Amino acid sequence: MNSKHFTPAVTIREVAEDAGVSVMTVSNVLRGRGRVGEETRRRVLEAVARQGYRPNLTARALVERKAPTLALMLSCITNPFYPEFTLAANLSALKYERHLLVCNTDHEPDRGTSFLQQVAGSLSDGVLVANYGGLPIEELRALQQRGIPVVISVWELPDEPPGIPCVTFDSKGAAKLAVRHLVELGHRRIGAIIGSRKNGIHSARYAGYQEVMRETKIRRLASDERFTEDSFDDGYRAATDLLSSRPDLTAIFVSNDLPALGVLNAASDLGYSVPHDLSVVSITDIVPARQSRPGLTTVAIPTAELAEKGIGLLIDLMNGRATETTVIHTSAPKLVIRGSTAAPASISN
Amino acid sequence: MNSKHFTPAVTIREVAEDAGVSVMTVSNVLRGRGRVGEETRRRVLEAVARQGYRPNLTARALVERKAPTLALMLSCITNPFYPEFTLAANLSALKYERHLLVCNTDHEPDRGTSFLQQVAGSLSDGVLVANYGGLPIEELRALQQRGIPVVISVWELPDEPPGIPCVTFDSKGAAKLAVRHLVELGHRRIGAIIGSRKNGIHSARYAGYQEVMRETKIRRLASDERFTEDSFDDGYRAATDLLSSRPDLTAIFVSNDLPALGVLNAASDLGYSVPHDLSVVSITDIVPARQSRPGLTTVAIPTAELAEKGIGLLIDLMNGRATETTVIHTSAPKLVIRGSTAAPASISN
DNA sequence: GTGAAAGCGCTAACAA
DNA sequence: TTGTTAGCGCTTTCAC
Repeated sequence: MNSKHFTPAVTIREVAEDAGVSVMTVSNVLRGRGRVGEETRRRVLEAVARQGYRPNLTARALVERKAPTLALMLSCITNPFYPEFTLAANLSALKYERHLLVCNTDHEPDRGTSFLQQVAGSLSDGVLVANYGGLPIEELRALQQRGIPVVISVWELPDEPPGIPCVTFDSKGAAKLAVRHLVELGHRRIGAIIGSRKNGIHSARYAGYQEVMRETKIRRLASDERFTEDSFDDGYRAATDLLSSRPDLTAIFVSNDLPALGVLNAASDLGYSVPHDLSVVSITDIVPARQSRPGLTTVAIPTAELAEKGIGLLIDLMNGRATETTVIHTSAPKLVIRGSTAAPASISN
Repeated sequence: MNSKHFTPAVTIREVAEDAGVSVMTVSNVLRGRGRVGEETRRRVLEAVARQGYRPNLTARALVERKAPTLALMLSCITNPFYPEFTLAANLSALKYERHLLVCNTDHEPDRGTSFLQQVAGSLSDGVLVANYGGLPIEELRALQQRGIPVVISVWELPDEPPGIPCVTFDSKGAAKLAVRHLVELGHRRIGAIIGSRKNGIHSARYAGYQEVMRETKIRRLASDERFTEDSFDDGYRAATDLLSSRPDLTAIFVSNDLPALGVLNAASDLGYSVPHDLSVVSITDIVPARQSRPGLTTVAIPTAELAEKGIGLLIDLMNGRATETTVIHTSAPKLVIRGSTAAPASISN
């Protein structure tokens, strides 16, 4: 049995005594502040090395009246969009010498609430929220009212900011790019699977789909549309249902890659050959989109940029260089053509 | 422009004044410690609500001489194994009322070093490390020497502990299960793609493969084996190379799901039909394994259990209920049969 | 049942 | 160039 349950950490005071200087001098040496003699500096550094001293970031944060971390709140890290987003946010925070506390609300609103109550303004100076359906916007606004910096990233509506600083992208434009691609290939029987309710988080993507259909005078039937959850399995189910009732569709626009990958599987299980019998296009360009066979044609959104600018905006907000109405735009979405789209069989044959 | 750049947070002192009691009484009410009169308690709670007071976790941690978080260190969250692991660790930490600081070393050893130096024993009471190739074991041991609780999870060698408390699983047994499955289906020309160097992190998985081949007296050729990185793309490349030089293989054992998914794509691109022309089996059972077409036959390891027990061990270590030599074992790996394996064509035809 | 004093480890402000 | 004082927001100890 290990006898030493508690090894007290070396403090700045012990280093100061060892080096024969005051604690302030040690602090100054370590932070490169103030003026310190060359000889003194050397002695301090030696003592630090000898004792293996590491500054206590908790104490430092307390006295500097700031929190030691930034917080990132998202729905669930197992959705493959978030690892990409989180990695970029993590590396970006590191550039500002910040560590990241991650909260998975994991479809439990209470977890998010409790996280925000405990962490925001206490363990974390600010909160970056990766937008998801069911975002507790009123809670975020209340936090902001209390003076805590809050940023929403992956905001879908560039023209309708949430009253909270946000980083946004042209989600409607992304959808239009996707649907236009289908139309240009010659598709006229185009279904849609939307990963939210009609007025939910993908409403602008849905609007983009509607707009292109209208512009190109393609008949749009309510029976060719499905609204469902934003998951692989729900995409699978929605496609199974849609294709059973509308087997003559030649293409499906899906509002997000994750359900689109489910759609690809459903099509395959129903005996469709993609893209010959059915084209599938969606939005995001997560990693699995290029690993599926066929590869998923999709409209890439600037995931890393959304994360990086989110962290940047949070920092700006903390320094008074941004306000509650700041809206940061990101690069335009880009169509990435892979194997899941082609001209409809009646044309290509 | 927003004028209030800095809204000082409500402190316990202000709540105390508002309620007309001492700060200690507020603290006691909030933490349910000590004895407090019913009437006083009510007044305190009212003041807390009125002021919107939230305890500062940084200050609390400082005075309690513990850090406010636990740390999780892993190679890269974009590897689909880690989101599953991280989510389980996160939820588990929450049960101990701890938040989680995540470090992506992202193939930069310096990032891990710097994280450990800054965070361990300061922002975080302890560090849970999700094992990966190139783990800085000496650094971890040095941390441990300084009295900082460190746990390695996903340890591959139950019989060779690392000198650091660990949570382990039967990786060799998992490999044997996988390869035996191929043998039982009738395969005799079995290749192997290992996601590490021969003596690297997957060495026990490789040993399991060797052992079954020896037991079943199947000829094992060095030219049927490839050692590569543990990634999708490297799996793809290794399989392309292997199948080009050994087109008569009927099955491939891959040491991990991520490269195995690459192998599936390579086989498809080379014109193999899986499982008719080629069977593929691997280890882990990450989510994408069941989403690929065909589904990947694999040996599931207890990912969530590895994470949960890792957090539990870290907590035990902090309370002196575990030691440097503690080894925690997890449930036995289980074969999950999906569409990527079948009897070889010469038999099934 | 309640409160006053002390101090966690550190840094800002100022003094020497 | 270096040291001293004060105190960040909280909890522990111990007196009342």
